[in-house]
Amino acid sequence: MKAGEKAEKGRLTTSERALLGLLSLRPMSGYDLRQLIPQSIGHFWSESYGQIYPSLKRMTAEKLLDKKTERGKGRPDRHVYSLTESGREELRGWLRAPVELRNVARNELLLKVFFGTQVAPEEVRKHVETLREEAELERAEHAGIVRHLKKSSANNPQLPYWLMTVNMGRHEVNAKLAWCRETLQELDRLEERNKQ
Amino acid sequence: MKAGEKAEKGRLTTSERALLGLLSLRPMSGYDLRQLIPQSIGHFWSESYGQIYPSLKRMTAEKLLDKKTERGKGRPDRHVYSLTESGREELRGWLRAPVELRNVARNELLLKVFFGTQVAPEEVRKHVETLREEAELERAEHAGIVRHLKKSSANNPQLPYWLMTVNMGRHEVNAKLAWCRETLQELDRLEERNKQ
DNA sequence: TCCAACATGTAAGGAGTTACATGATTTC
DNA sequence: GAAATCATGTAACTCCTTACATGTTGGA
Repeated sequence: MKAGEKAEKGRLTTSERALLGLLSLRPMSGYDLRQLIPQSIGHFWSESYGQIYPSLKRMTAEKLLDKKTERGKGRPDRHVYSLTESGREELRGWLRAPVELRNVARNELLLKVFFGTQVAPEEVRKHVETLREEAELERAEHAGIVRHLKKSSANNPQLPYWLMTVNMGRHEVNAKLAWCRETLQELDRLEERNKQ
Repeated sequence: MKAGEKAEKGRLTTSERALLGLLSLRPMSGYDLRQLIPQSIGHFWSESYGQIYPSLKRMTAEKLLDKKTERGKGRPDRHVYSLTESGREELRGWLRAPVELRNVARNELLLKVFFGTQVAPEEVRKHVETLREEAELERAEHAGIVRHLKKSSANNPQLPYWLMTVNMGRHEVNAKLAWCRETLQELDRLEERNKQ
């Protein structure tokens, strides 16, 4: 590899690109970003302050962001960041590039199911039932999110894309619920067989 | 918190517990574990050598594992680890405890969809089509895994649990495919609207 | 003759979370 | 009077992956 190539390639982490994306919605402070995440990309992405503040600093140094300071009375100053032209290009370039993060999703529940014979079927059942309850709550949440989005962003051109991400959540939750149903039935059979 | 409590609480990482689980199948070396993972828990869990070897060392020091050395001719010695009684108890305790790892699964594709208005719908379509192709390959894989498991482990009491984990994979893949279909249709509409 | 497989291990680095530090204002 | 909110930032730590280091045997 030639000199400089490596520095160019992964100049930003995916966390930083996610922040670029959020700042394309409107200029925001680190605090704003943190608050916004649960209401926007929170179902498939998370960021902590320990990640956000250093990222904003780095991207400002790289001229991807502009920083403006708003004086706060009593409160600390607000540092409001907005995309520069170069930041917007960086964002578009990433959006066009193939999806890269293909690391295996670690699923502790499936791990416990896989080693299920080490404990009684009833113990595995508990985990599956917990998942079912959580999935049912999530399903109810989705309905609320869709209703809220359709009202609050009726004329927003971003609405169709936002609904697509919620829709993935819906399909995933339905898949989980279907799996729970089947798995609980299979556990019934295993428990029956154990008694005899 | 009193002295010692912290040390007790999280004595093992989930990675280490996963290795305990695999060693409950049969005694193995670090190399064996690494080879086995893609054929067993690979669809929902991954481990690298850099994680495996230090983990085996730590758990041996904590008397959860026994280590036996097999002399290799030419090759390095094989260090074969097996569960101690205390290791098996540790494993069972973890299997009975509630599932803990509930960190948000980070999904770069959904991030790109969420910020979709920043690029042309055609750019988003590319990502969705890639996902569809990958999901279709995965679906074909599942059929093969089920056939193989049912043959090779016909009388293995662990078979039902192993099939449950594959089944989750099937449901998830079907959810992805359904989402891709719907999303591609919606993108059709957005592209049409753009042309007019 | 070269490459893959066998086999163990360490070091460095990336990515991210949690806890800490600070302090005024508003709300119950 | 306590707690939550606003607001920024750093340090320490965890967890994990990749690259490096080493060396033999067997097959194409």
